[in-house]
Amino acid sequence: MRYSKMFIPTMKEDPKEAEVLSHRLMLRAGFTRKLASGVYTWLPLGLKSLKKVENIIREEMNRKGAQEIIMPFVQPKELWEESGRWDKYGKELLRIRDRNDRELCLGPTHEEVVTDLVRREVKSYRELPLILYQIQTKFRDEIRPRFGVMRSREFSMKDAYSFDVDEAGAEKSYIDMYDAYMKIFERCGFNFRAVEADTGQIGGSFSHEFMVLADTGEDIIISCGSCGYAANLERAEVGFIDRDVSRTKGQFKNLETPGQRKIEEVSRFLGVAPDKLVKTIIYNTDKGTIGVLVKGDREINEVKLRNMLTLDAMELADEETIEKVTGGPLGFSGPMGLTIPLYADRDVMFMEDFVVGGNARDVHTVDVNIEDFKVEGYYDLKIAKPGDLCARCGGTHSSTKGIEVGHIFKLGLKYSRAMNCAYLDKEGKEKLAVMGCYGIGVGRTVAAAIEQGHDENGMIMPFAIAPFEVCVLPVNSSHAESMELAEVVYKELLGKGIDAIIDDRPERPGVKFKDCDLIGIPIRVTIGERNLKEGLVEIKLRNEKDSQKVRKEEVIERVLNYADKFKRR
RNA sequence: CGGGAUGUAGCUCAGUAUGGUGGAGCACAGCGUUCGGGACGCUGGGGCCGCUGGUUCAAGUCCAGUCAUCCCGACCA
Repeated sequence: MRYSKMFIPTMKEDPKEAEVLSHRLMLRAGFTRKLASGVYTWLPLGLKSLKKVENIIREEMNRKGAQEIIMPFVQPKELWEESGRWDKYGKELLRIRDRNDRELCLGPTHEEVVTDLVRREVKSYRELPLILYQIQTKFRDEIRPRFGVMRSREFSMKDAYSFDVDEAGAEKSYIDMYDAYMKIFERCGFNFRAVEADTGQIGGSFSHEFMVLADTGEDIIISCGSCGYAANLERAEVGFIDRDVSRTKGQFKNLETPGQRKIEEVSRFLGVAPDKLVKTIIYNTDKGTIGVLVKGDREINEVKLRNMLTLDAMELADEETIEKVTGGPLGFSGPMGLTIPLYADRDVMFMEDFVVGGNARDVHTVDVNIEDFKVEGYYDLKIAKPGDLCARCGGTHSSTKGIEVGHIFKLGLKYSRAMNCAYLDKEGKEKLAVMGCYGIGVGRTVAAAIEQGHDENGMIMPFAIAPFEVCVLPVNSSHAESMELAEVVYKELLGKGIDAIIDDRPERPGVKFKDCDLIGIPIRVTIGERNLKEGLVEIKLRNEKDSQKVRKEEVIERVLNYADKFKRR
């Protein structure tokens, strides 16, 4: 490609709409432009990177026998009613009506459509396993789009769906996809981790997220340095050490705590550390009102709670419910004397002489022990923190931030049951297909690469997904000899299968250097009058500080060597 | 949805306290000089001051509303 002919609108200054680094750089380097909040155009340069990611994905998916299709972006309400998600999905699902007043939605994901396809077309165990995938636009009406294409409303996603005859087959498909994802993100040049995750909106039984490690990530990863356990915050299990605690029953007493509701207030008022308090949180759930106990300095992990009790819906109780259930106002709830089921975090089991709400206005109860009230049981219900014990090996948890670029799920029978996706087995018996689904945010992957690779001059793109692999840069376009050599080098590189661009613009050198750095092209070949007099040209790697001079006859060979090295990484 | 901020040239921003002929830098076009890290000079084009309404002789500036964008948060007793 010739720079002079390509549409690359770069910016010298930071656009004020962008706060996050990858977003700023993508705008400055002419990768994307915003049309509306969370809705972006991909310009030629950004699209080249996007396509490179897509192609890596395609190759690895195809290698595992997955087959590419494209499903509709607009989907009928009826399918979503069948799966039960028309009501459940919430406001992220953008619903529309056509001229006949038929209700439709813009696809945020495609379980319904693919399940419908397979149940119609696949009749026999002979046709399974089957993995179908697509790379296609999704729309999710995000509560708050942000960080450019990192969290946008309209975005490109690779979504794959596996159909197997049984659980064992589904397990194999899952492992295949796990392997494919590892390869994909390795090839993209990422520093990443596969972590255990909650299954969330999609539903299902088990899941991994693929996290690119970056400080700007929105997700928190809890990992154990000893055994390698890694999970996202929602999922992360916390271990404990069983020990005897000497406790006395019935020694508790009530104290006046006028107006002290919050943990910090009560803690300060009574002169007791927050970890000597127990919070009692009341929830309304689809299985009735419940109470949850957690140590004062910790937070409840609602995802764990929901999973443990297999709740469909839960929310914090309103003040009215709290008064009815506990007899006291908000801020003074405690476990004693309550008739609703109580579930406690394990920490509570090992506490002694602690403080709880008194279930009456301006009253807290001190010197309470677990013998003084009744709970359904003790479970792992709190949000993990660095320093917590690893549930697997007893090591210590630490935390890092990550960008979720991929997510894989075992769906089990969730959709095949709801939508009757069945096949006939060897005995001619009808059975439900066991499903899995596997997503990669393609645009987000490009953004993540930039978050992970950049400096004050711009992007440092990984070789595999940089918009160009090599930039041939004649310093002075009006110097005929430089231009001639540049053309020769450029064409030879193209002939060797290198994705090269020649900066043939009649711009001053500074402009060309700055643009080349901004865009993050991994290898730059600089051809200038001064070096040329001695038969030399310059090769500079974007991720290294210094450049080197090589004889002009050797340029191609040297560039190919570097390209090889990058590819093998 | 709650809180905060911002809307003035393609971009970054000044001008708004105290109403009175809309500015700068960059970008763009022409000419000239330059040519190894975002050059310089001269000339020029470019504006519904987000939008609607109000106050006023007069509004970018004051008032009300509205829209858009960005940031933070979304119930943790």
